[in-house]
Amino acid sequence: MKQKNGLSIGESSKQSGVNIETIRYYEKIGVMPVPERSLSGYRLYGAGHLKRLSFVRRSRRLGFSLDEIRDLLRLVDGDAYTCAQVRKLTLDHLAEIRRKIADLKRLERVMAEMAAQCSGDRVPECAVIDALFDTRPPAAEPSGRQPPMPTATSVMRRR
Amino acid sequence: MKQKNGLSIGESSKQSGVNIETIRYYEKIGVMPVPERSLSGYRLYGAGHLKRLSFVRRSRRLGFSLDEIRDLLRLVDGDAYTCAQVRKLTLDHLAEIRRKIADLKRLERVMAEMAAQCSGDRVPECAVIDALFDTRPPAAEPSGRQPPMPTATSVMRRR
DNA sequence: TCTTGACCCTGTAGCGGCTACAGGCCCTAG
DNA sequence: CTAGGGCCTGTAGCCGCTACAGGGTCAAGA
Repeated sequence: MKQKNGLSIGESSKQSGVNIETIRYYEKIGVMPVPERSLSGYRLYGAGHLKRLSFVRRSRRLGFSLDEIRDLLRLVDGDAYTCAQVRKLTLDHLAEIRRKIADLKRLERVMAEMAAQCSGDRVPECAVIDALFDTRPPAAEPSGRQPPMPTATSVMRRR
Repeated sequence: MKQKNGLSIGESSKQSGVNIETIRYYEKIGVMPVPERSLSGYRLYGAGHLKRLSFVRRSRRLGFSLDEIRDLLRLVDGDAYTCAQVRKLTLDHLAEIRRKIADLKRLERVMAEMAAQCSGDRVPECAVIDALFDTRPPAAEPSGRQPPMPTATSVMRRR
């Protein structure tokens, strides 16, 4: 191969830092455009693809969802985006990050309090277990008003 | 029905705050024990089940994964747990929460900086887009040393 | 007695954002 | 001419649920 025009998917993966399978996945879900193919059916990428891959990767690392990235790309692709539009998406995302930080800080406080109650003894009596097993509604939920307290799941995978 | 012994799954759901389908799911994955059944095949729950459901729910809300909860329950079920063991699991979890907070704060800073660069003008030139499209490696990645920078995905679902 | 309608059952598919195969084709170096 | 790497497609798995579809069961009212 090595036709005049185009990097292989492996090469693009190395240069962009996006996993090969992920690149194909992005193509499947329409985040990346369908690329040209070599005679033997290999995908061929150009400079534009590489930039776009980096864009997606960088945005992902900043916590944008693929849906949000699609929004950004739609603006860019329409070549009619304004800075104000982009700014709005960015600020929305920033607000969400801040909410998550606040949520996690509440969790941190609760966990730290529980751990502090814990004697660390060898006895089978434990403030943490007691707190978790307590059947009364938790003190921090007076009457179901405030935000529904996130289910605090998989907060950011690592690796 | 309403046999002498046992609440229906719906009643247990209401009292514990755990969704019906989720209760069945917990049973399937072994977090909840297989309950008795009425003559017609309905699940019947007792006080022990309710406590356990609350335990799981509360732990989930504190961000424990089902795997971690299984660990906690194993300790409790073995009725040989020590406070020290529970404390360790709790502190591990706390450390993870703190890591996530730190990660999110870094993201917050980057996002805020980007947004601040943004003129908010109507022109199709935008510092955010420029930053994201920049093909050079990001400044904050000198040589691939520090922790692999989380892919910052779905940080805590909200409803 | 019959009919609603609320509840319960099982089993399967879907969400996001990938990752990891299996089973095959292609291409180059030795 | 063969060995190995790379590439291809397609499918299944991860987590922690949620939402069906297609049935059975039960209690209250007409």
